[in-house]
Amino acid sequence: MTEKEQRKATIYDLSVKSGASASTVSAVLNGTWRKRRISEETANRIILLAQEHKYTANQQARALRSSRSGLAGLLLPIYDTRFFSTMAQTFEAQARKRGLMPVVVAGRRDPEEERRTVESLVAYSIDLLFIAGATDPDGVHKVCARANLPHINIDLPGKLASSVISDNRQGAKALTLAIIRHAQQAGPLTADDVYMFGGRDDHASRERIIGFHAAKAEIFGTCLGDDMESTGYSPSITALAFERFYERHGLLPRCFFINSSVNFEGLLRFMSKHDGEVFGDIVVGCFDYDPFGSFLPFPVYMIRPNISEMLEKGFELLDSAEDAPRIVLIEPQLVLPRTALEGPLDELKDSVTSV
Amino acid sequence: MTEKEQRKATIYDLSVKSGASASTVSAVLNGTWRKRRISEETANRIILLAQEHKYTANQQARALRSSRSGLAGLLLPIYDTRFFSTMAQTFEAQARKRGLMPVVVAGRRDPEEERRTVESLVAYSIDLLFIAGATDPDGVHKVCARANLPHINIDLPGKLASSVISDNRQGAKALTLAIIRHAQQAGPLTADDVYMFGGRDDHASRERIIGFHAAKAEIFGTCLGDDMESTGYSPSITALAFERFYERHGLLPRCFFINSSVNFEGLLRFMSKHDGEVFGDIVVGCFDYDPFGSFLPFPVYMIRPNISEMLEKGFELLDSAEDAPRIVLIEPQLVLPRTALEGPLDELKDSVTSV
DNA sequence: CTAGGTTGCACAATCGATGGTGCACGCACA
DNA sequence: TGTGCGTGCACCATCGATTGTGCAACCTAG
Repeated sequence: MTEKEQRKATIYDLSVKSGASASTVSAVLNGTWRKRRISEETANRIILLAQEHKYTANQQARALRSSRSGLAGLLLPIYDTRFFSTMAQTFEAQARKRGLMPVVVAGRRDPEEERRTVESLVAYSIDLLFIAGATDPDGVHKVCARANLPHINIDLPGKLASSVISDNRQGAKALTLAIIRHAQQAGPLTADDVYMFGGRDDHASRERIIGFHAAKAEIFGTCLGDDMESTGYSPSITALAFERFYERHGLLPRCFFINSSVNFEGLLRFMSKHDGEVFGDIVVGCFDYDPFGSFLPFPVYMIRPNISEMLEKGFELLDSAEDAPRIVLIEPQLVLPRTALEGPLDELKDSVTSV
Repeated sequence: MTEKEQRKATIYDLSVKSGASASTVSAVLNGTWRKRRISEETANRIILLAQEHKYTANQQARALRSSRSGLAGLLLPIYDTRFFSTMAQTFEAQARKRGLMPVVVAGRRDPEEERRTVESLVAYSIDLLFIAGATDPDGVHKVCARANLPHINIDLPGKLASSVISDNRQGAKALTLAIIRHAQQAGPLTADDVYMFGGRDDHASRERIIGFHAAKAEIFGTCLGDDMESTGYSPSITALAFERFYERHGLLPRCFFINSSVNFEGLLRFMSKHDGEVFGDIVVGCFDYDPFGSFLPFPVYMIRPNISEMLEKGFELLDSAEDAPRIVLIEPQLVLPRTALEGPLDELKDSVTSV
């Protein structure tokens, strides 16, 4: 009420000022007061008082007592990729919509660090965890299981908990078909002209490779050749892979599939080292979406995973609290070259102060 | 010890198993045991026991008692911009290095939402807060002050708390000079050929405008013309601004300055609506860095704020706990076209499982 | 042999919210 | 007048860790 109250108000402060007991105040302010047969009059009085004093419950105390913290965790490998930062943004919005406080953390693609990170989330008694692209989902699962923490895999599946992932196989096939057809417009194409860079031994990469080969088979017939460079999720290693290819062949493949935007950055690094050189009519497909990537000086087809639907589904699965691990596939979107899609940014009401 | 302990171990469990009191266990495990004159032998015994049981302290309880939660907050306007996602990534690393748990939240450029968001962080008793690009830094400041929460502004200054920001004026001037010089290589240029898009009435935009005009003045002499479109931080409004300019002039400016990557996306949207049309030899400067943006089919000069140094300095300021608000300027970096800089990603040890 | 100091730890209050339980009061009914 | 029930609330233990304080037991010096 007065401008200067030094400490944050507690239910005890409100108890004194209202004449009611602390438990009554607590019940009123957490909504259980009808169940506890508090009169509407008392409730209103306390609610008003709470507003005057800008009371907000101490979440630590609440969590300690009720062992529900109101925290919702999202474990990411990294942040600074369009895919993961959009996921963080979307997760934040959806968690808040559910009255949860989002806590986003990064495991940096290191199984040990992932586990430690989740351990520390557990120490904060988070209520649920989304595991997005963990290197070792099942290792993380064990930590969650020990702590009795509801959790779900997003984007990369685990065997021990339910997962919501993109349909990597279909997406990769559609992407590969798209770049092949585009490249064919510039002249005949052989299977050797169609290459893949990036990926490693995880579920997403394996599925994409299957889709990639399925598309090639559909166009060229079965062909098992040397048509891939597995580079992990490292820009610099990907750049080296392009470098090697370039040294061997004197040019880049006419048409290639890049496994993620992180690997795509490797192509940029390669190109900046060869500035001035022209790379002919390459056609690129990238299993990821980035608006700037879509406008590069060569045709770039991209795949945008449906992040918002994946998260939505994830929350649903957690709510339904099924026991048997399920895998839900979400269809990603093929994005044509030079396309600037709308994103979470567009939902902001941004005021323009001068025009 | 045994595989199946259903609940997480507490100091009381360890107290029973070790024969020591709970307070002794607590002191041993939080490092204050020397001060409490616990014998090294007892300490070791308890530490061993804790490891066996994978004990980790309940942070809620610790926070409740000591009113230090170990949480470090970062308030962002949004996530999915290279600038802010890199900031999140860097903040996370630096907070962890200091033994804090990073909590990143987004205020969505809405003063009201910013305040509510910080209120809820306060409810979790966070120990410190970085405010990055708040729309209303001083409004947020008041919330922090009421809660006695140490905080600091990053990237956009406030009047009431210390701030660490980029040198927007110098950066904008360098950027403007760079694009003008580049454009001059293609033929003579007048002041009217040099335009600015984006920004609104905040400190960063104002400083950048000053730098922009300073550079123009240096090249063309003083000239106060109609050379700006203020569009806020909205891609769609920026796209409209380009559209309007294009309708009036039949082309884009030879040379223009875009206030941020969010506005840059507006240019992409404009371009995707005019696909096939060629926009001549435009030269673009963007006050933000995005690796894909750097490789677009026209020269793009970019400015990369030194995020890691800003955060580092921010932590230092918080540690030094000065009272008078200070403003620290950090020099940003001019990035030439077609440059793929390394980022936090490169610090990850990514294993390649197959080559 | 005792006063005084040190060592090594236990005890108990406390942080703020929650929720089970108990109890006084009022009213209706027999 | 006594019994029974519904209403409206207060009391108190509890969550797990922290921390000020107290106190045996032992040692040392005089």
